[in-house]
Amino acid sequence: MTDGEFRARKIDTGKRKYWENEEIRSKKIYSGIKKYEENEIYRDNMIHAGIQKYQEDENYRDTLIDYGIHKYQEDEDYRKALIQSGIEKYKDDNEYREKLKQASIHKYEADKYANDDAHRIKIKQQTSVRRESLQEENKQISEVIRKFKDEVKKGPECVCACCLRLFFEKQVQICKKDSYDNSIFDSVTTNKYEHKCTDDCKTNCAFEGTCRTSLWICYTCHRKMLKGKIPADSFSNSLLLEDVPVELKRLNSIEQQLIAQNIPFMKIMALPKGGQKGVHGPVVCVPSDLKKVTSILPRSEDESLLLKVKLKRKLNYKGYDKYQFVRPNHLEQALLYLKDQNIWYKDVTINNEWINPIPELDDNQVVNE
DNA sequence: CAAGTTTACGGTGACTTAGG
DNA sequence: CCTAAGTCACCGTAAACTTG
Repeated sequence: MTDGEFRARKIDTGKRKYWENEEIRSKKIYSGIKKYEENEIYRDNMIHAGIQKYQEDENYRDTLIDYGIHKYQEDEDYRKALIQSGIEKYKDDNEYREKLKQASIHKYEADKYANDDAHRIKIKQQTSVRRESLQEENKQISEVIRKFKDEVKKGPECVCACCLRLFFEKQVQICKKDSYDNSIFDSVTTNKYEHKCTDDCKTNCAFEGTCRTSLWICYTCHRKMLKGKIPADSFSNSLLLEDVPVELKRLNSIEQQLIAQNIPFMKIMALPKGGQKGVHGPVVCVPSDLKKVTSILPRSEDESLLLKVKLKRKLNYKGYDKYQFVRPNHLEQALLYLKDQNIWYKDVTINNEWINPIPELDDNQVVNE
């Protein structure tokens, strides 16, 4: 038996004894109380550990608070003592007194709106005047344009923590976890797009002062979560775009075409304004015969083999559309990946017999030549 | 195509905060 | 204290979008 096991067993039997034997329990409690009273260091340690646990352990804190509330309601002596100590503290502790006073003023102000009719009407009046003047201001088209330009000055840079869409700052708000039901918040949001400075950041972090340092939430997701529902557009609804795996990412355009099952043809035009491009007319997908690539393409044991490939629009044309190097090794890796991950590729067979070994030359031969 | 659903957004009352 | 400005939740609605 190891020391650890022995210790664990000792603790276990000790615990069992404590709970099963009433006499031992009362003795233990009594000696604990006595030690607490007599031993100053022990007392300090206990108090310190208690405070720390209170601060760190949410459950412990909640149960203690619950216990306190319960005791306050049930135990008259405790209640009286607490009230008395409150009075004392108010007398002696300046800071506490000020804090209480402020809270009281605050409460008065808060209740005033509900209780004082005249005050309420006044506030409403003020609000409506304020909003009317704003409306008046917005009748000036130049003012509206100025405001609009101001709002879109920065461009859509804010990422919603839930649907991960890009928004203008006006369309989002700071995402506060406390506003929502805890049970869904963690699963439907991510702080992937919130930049937190680490040691890697230079003294002037590039993100400093930009919207990337905050976590945002768009109003649509915000409202859905307030109702305790999962926002439809949340990335967690299997809407997350995964990173393109390296096997596919490293393919150049001609390599991509060689292993594509369908090659789409479309007419892309520059739209009149804004520098965007648009698809004009229908998109035609032409099925491509993969067998030619998997069986005919020369392959070699040498992983760094490069092939020059010309892509023609038609075989008997002289000219070509694309002329690039193709890395058969990368093609094979990509096909193996797709065979494994993509159901449309599961029947693809790679011809392993078509291997062209490069004849090995020994050094003497090379020298002689 | 009509009916239903969702989204964006302005309007409103009820607070809260900043600053004198 | 007070005022002005800001914030928040909620509601209604036009427009966009989906469904049958």
